[in-house]
Amino acid sequence: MAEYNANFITEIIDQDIANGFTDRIHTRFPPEPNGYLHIGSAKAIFINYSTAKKYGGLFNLRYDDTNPVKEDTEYVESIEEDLRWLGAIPDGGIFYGSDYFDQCYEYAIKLIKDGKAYVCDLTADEMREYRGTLTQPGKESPYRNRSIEENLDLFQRMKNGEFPDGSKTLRAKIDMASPNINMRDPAIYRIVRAHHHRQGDKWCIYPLYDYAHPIQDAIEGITHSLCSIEFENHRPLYDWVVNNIDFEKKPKQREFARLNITNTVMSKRYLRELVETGRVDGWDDPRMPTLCGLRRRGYTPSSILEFVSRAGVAKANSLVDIKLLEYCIREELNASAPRRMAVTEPLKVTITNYPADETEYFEVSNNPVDPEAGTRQVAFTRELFIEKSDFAEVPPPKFQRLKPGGEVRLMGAYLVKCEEVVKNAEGEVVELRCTADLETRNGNPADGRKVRGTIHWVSAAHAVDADIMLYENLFSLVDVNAVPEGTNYLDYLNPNSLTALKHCKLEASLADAKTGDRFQFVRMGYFCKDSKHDNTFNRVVTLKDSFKLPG
RNA sequence: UGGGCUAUCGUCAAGCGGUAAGACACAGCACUUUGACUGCUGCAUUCGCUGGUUCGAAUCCAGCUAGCCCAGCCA
Repeated sequence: MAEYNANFITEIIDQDIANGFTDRIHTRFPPEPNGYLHIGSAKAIFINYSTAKKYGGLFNLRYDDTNPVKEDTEYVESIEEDLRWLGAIPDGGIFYGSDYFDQCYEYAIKLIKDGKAYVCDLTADEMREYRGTLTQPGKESPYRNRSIEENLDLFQRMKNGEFPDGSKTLRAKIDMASPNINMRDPAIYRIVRAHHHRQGDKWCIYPLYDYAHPIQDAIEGITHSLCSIEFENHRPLYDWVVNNIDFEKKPKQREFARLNITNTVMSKRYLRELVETGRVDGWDDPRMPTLCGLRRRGYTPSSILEFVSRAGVAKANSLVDIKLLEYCIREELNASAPRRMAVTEPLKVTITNYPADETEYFEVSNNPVDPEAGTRQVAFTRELFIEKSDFAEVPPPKFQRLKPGGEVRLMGAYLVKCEEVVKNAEGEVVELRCTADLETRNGNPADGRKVRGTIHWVSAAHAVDADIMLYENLFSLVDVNAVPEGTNYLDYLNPNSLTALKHCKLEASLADAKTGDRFQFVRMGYFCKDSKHDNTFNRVVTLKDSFKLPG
């Protein structure tokens, strides 16, 4: 896993160890199973997992499944798969918040007996009124001072299903005048008759997050509960629960800023909407910022972790440039991805001085930056395809590739010179007739002349047909800031602009590519064999600047 | 306009009283059988603003300003 840099969290932990707060570190990643993990989740995973590892501690996966109406086993399964794919092994165990419902219930009874919780009959609307506003204190519920016996009785009857949904709540008795609204007697239990993906119909009362989470942490022996910054306002309540239930080992919540990436939709709500409205192919659509989407697209776990690590851990709002993510995957794939030749827009080239019935094989490096990658044999014949854009009848300034009368190197093979341009009735260039300098054979010309351009090519007779998916921008969504307030920015998304499918000609060796194999298609970018469509390669990322060259 | 948090290069981000790390991006040069990669160079006299303390302040103090979060029986 990517190197974990010191940050304000490690500073806190160092102090906690130094002053005896704890002598071990235990963290957790607590997703609600209501959607798929995305690259923002990867940040939370990275921080919790690598903090534990840095201190030789343990890391738990815990499904925070306290809201039955939103959660589903489909998500539970994908979460564990994606977590493991990232390489964050839950060596402390895999748990379910709902497995602690009995304990939550017992602790609630304890709070009632201590006079710290009460059953409230206020409706949701009334409760909102009583809560006050940001600037005005709330007022106490008329049910706030029920006797302990009455509360005990009522709470048990809530559990037994004697009251309709939403008719009562159990509330923590804290301070209706607190400037922190979360402390104004927050509800800690509600009545909901919903089928729970794991508990079935055992319960009709469910604990709320603010109450359940600290209990879950404490039971599991979590020392540091690292979460995103919107929970900072909840910390006093977290501590209230921990202190009033009086756990021996008190977990500590600390917060970090969420990950935002330019031009990338990160909210689960919108991602779900993209899936449910069919605007994308599913949670694993290669345009999605989900881990499974990134995986299918061709991103590696290490590149994602590297990105998250480089983006840093702090508390300030931030918007990380997606170019950093692209850099991370390029950096890795440049070193590891075998090079192959592929032509997306074929232009026929005939080598007029090459026999029609001959085939020769050139030994071509699999990866010039990694000699260990070895070589492969690439077939060469009289009829070839080159990239349409590698020829210019009227070359722009500094154009180094093929032009009428010009000479260029076919990568790994001969130098060829364009002798004749063949056009169809519409005036389009349909074929180039070239001569090869047969002496050059994968080497430099004997006369020492310099040929600047090197282009990729495939033998027409040997080429394999395939589709490649080009994603115009990573995730290709809209600039969130450009969308007027109050409108759904998904409406601004033009599906047709998101991808381009190209039918292309690949060198023969690519016929054996397996799902998930990654290659650099020379001069075009990095591609990954798709997991759902056998004959398709997804473009992971372009080569730097390779699509904005002069010409 | 209650409370909490935040503010250092285009973007992230170090910095913790001794005179602004690094990365990405961008620009230029060199190299190159990928215009890739690689290498080199450039890129904050200044740290949201204004005062103050100090020999010395991004770092301490005071007062402002701006942004984010909180009024779910969601997490």
